[in-house]
Amino acid sequence: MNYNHNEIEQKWQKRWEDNHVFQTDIWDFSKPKYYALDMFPYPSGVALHCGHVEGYTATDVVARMKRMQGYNVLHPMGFDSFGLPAEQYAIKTGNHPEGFTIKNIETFKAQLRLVGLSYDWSKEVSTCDTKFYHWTQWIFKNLYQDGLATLKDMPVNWCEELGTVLANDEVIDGKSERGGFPVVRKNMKQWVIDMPRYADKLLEGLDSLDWPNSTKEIQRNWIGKSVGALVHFKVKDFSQTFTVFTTRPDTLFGATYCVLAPEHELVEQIMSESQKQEVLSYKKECSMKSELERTELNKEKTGVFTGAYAINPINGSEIPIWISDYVLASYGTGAIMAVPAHDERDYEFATKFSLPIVPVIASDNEELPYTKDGTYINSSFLNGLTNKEEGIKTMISWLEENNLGSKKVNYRLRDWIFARQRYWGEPIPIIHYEDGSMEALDDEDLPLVLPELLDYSPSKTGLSPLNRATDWVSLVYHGKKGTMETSTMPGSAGSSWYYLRYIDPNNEKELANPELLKHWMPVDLYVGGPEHAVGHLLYSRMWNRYLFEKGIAPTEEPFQKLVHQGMILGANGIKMGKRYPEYAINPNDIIRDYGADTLRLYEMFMGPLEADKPWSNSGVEGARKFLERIWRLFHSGIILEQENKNLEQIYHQTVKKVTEDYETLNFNTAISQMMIFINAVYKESVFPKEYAEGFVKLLNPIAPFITEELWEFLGHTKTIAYDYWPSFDEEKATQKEIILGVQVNGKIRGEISTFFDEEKESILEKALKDEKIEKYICEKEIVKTIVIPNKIVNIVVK
RNA sequence: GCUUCUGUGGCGGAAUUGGUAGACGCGUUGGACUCAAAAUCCAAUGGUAGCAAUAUCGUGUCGGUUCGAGUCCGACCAGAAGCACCA
Repeated sequence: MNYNHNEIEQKWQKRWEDNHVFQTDIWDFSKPKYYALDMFPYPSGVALHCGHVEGYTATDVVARMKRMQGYNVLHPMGFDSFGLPAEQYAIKTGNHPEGFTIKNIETFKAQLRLVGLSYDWSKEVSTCDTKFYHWTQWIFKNLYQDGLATLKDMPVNWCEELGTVLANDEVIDGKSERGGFPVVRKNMKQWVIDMPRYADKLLEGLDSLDWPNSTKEIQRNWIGKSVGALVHFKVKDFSQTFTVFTTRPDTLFGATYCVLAPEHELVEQIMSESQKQEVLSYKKECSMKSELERTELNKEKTGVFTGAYAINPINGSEIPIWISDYVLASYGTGAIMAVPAHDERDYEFATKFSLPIVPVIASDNEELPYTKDGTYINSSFLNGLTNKEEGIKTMISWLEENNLGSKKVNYRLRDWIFARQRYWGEPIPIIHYEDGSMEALDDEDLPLVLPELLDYSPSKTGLSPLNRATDWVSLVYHGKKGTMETSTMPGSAGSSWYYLRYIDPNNEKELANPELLKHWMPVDLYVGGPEHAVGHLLYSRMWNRYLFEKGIAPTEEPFQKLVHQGMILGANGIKMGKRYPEYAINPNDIIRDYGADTLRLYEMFMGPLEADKPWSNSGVEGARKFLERIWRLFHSGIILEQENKNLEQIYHQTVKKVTEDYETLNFNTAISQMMIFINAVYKESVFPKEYAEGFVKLLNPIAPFITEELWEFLGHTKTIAYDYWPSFDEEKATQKEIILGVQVNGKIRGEISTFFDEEKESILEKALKDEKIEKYICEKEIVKTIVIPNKIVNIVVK
């Protein structure tokens, strides 16, 4: 009887579906819960790739094991279905984006089914579904009413080709993430969400999470907390003052000039008549530069003198005010005090324009600029101090006493621009009245359904296509005439809270039942690509934190444990994709030719989940061979209701190792242990049925189809999916005889046989008696002996 | 430039967290089976020297700590990712 993967896999797909095997009773609180979640895909026109399969299989393995361990497992899947590609496709073909999206979702679901993922499809969500975006709009409405979503006139990333603004993380090197079209800075009125208000909480929350270190670090950098001070400067001969932000207020005695961002409002008020021409032309020059040019690498600093002077508040000295584009209008106050002796950028600028440099920290013969700790000099009441923290503290209290400044914490985290001038997204449920006021729709008027349109194309002027739905836009609400907001929400709106909706996807009265949320949150395991390290993962943390404060989300953080699957590269070690289509692997082909079990097994065996790994066709063959080896073994007639002591230890070791490795997501070593076990069974003539059954269960999470078939072959009529997980006996799993390496002066010179936990004296005796060892130690003095039972013996001789 | 991660045979990768480096798989070689091939099963497989026992070198480089370092510390080199004039 041959292993026919197609037949077996189709048979079990159908059985699982017909019997609703993986449907979770969400109200069953009698068992402990486990929430295993994948980052849901965008249903694009191209199919799932190998990377999807890898991440999804990983969570599936854990979900399947947890079910067998007696957990009530929630393992849902859905679709992040609003967004640009569907809309681009609709424009190109004249179809409605919804039809395209629905078709793609069907393709994706068919594929996910082929892979054998144990999703509960009764919990499916789709962000473009009115039943779902009803609550996306409801959350937005609350954010608006709580003052967290506001309309702001601000510089945005405008992409003319896409006809929309983009968030910072959607812009890469001055080009749009999708399509690679040029992006320019432009002032526009935009809906924004106040992320900075949550900066500190988002930063602190990271500490409690079981997330990859690198991802936490990326979020910390993105939030960019810096502690410093505001310092107020008077402008000589003017009534105006300006404020700078600095992290080094302790160097105020060394501030020899100030720099304003070219866009700073004070510039045109204080520039002198003689410098006017120069200042204005510099400003113009800057405004024409794109963001990319302004931040170009290693660019030489430019700037011009305004003709005005500021008064250094600490010593009354008059210092020149310059403007330069190395000072950003969007960070801090858009103005800095320059301390060229102790700041690299200021030093470079001062050197170029021959501005005075006054050291205020002794630098022990080191070159300027000196940015480390040292003894303060030329600094009046700071002189003699040696500690930076102390200097900063002292200076801040002096500033505060004299009303010249104050302590200040600044964040790099910006507002989240929450509007797109596009069609295929959630409408923003806000009405603009004729009198200039705004109001959110009442709860009972949600969802605000996206109107049908004939023409979805974006306009180059920044007006949303929704403006073409004139009947939808103009309305009378609460007796007042007004117009509907026509921007739509960005792609990350729905994905910022979808994990809550899986728990109660059909609730029409509320976002989700509070009792259910309390039981099921947080997500116990979340797997997805590292490209979401800031965007999605930061936005959803913020929404969750907000909903937590409103008493809706039950936990401060949504995702307790996060893992990123690595990228699966082409066989040449290069990224699969457009550039080398000949190296791209379509999982469907592998499933057709080798089976989903082989694909899953191979991808889990390739290497650590988080690592990037090159594809190997012979590796796939190897995985297939292992399954065939198992298949032959089970059909060879050696499975008997008998004992076989030769297999006892290795069986218990295998159960232990596989269980632990699944728990920690080390699938490659779990599989390797199962191979070792099968190799051992091949040397035997009796394979006890108890062990055969245990082994099938261990393999089931990785290769669910073939193991269901073998389970049935062993005489079972019910699915293996909920059968109890095999247990192991620690005593039986321990190695009785341990071959110990014996070192002489740290070099392995022989080995001896010992018992587990044997006495040190007895081990040493064996080691000293060993022929090989004797050779090395005879005629020499034994200086020291190290004996660690079960690990090593080391004899030090002279 | 800053932050984080990675560096182990011909290849993918193991190594109980400081204790016999190279598990397991791929590949290669040899053997069994076969008229033959494939498949399968068995065995060998880090480099160098040697018929062999064995010796010696060996985890990016150089140093350090230690009885003992792939693992810890310092400096450097290479690659990847993220941030990028953030005051």
